Amino acid sequence: MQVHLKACVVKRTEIKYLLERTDFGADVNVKGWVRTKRGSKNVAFIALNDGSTIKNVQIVVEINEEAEKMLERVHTGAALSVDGVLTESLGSGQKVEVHAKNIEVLGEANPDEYPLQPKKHSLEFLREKAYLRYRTSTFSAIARVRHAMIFAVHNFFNERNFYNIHTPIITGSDAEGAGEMFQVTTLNMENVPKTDDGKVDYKKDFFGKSANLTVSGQLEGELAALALSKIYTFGPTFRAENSNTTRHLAEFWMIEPEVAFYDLDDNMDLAEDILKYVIRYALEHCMDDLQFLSKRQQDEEKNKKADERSMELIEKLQFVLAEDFVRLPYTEAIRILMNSKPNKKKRFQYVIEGWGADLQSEHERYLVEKHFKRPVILTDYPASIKAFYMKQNEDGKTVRAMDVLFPQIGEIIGGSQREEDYDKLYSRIKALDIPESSMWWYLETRKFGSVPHSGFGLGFERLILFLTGMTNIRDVIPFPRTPQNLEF
RNA sequence: GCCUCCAUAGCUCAGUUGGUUAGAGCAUCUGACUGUUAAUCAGAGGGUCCUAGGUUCAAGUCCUGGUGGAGGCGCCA
Repeated sequence: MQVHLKACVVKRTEIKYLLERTDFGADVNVKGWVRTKRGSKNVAFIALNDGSTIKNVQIVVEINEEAEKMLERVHTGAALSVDGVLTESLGSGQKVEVHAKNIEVLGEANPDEYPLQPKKHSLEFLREKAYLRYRTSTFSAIARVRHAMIFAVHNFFNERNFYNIHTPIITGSDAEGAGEMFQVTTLNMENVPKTDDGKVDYKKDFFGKSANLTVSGQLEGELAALALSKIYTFGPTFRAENSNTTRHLAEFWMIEPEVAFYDLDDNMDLAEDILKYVIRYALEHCMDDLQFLSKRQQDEEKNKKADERSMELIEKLQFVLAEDFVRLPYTEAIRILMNSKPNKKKRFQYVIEGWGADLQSEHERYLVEKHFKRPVILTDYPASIKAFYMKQNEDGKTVRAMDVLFPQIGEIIGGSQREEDYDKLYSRIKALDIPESSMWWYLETRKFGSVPHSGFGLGFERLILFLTGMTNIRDVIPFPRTPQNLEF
């Protein structure tokens, strides 16, 4: 029976496409979730959204006895299937609307229990309702931008003959050098097997040794790059740092290109290229969502003083596209900072005393937001404050590192040219007490056909922060994992 | 890990030097309205003032512990 009925039912049109149609008078079907309902004696209006676009479609319902009964079941959050006629709108807010002939309530939403209302909710409140926050304009817009950026990243690399490599998520290496790791085990934590000398007997664990979640795909990425020339990874990354900030997650996504025969200048070119490529992609494909997010940001900041407000979102993105990033050696940065007003007047919490100081985020922000007023790539840091695998400069003091610093976000990319010389790399590993047993395979690549190569890590959520104008990284990933927080 | 701040209706928030019956807007419900745009107008219901103690004649307000949340710093992407 159902089969017969379906044959004469009009196929669903997604709202994104329905709003572009001009064949007025056509029978259409739309399905979605109710954002608002408002009505008078003779006619009711339902704003329906199906996530295909930030925009809603207006459903017009002529009131009669049957419709009145049905409308009693329609509240914000309810799911509807609407059969009706595509009509040129009489109202001023939209070009097209659907005059309902039949509305099926697919799923009710009890207004006493449904927490979302057609009004502004705080981001903190929505974070506690993360399982429903896709239903809001802000979070659906972020989700669509996030998707577009995933797609753009793969596009960028594919167009340039990079190969995507799936580096392992579970790693046996416990010294990747990028942070605290989450341990992976199948051992019974209530009764952990011990060796004779009282230590945990990892021989009895799943892999026969201790295992962790990856903090970076870089080391494995390098192995691939030293055969395939140009590779990138784009995967989940796990850091067990007790970081409580608006820009750190315990589980986040990172893009890590690694390229043979690239020096640091090539590496910086690549970093600047990909950032500009994906920003351009967002402007070309996500304008509706960006405009909404721009308004949201301006609304959020309306109580701030004029000089504390952010640059308008779309203007900011276009500005970054138009400007070359500043490329500045660490030594120069120190000179600028030491001569800066806040340093001389001791306004910095950490006053720069001289060369060798680690730059605090207040210093990075000064360079990016006050001094240069555009993205800055800092290079050639002191070896002492950077990772073991970075290529040592001839001055014996600095390494070929680069950090790309963005306004508000801070470090969006961290990378370097890698040390390709076996002896220099080996002595760094020894000097830093990194166990050779976990690093021997990495060292092997420097024995056989070693070449200069470079790469970096781009924090995907930090990129989304920049693109959406959001200020808390917990709002640009669907289900954020942070210390003491593993809900949903 | 360190420092600072916050918790009042379903949501967002006000609540004076501690003082009588804790308020507003939105949401919900009822009614009005011939096309609204987070509709509007009139009315109604809705409170363990986070929690456990303490100070006081008297605590939403002051003090201490706990819980939950936010921001800054560090680590970094």
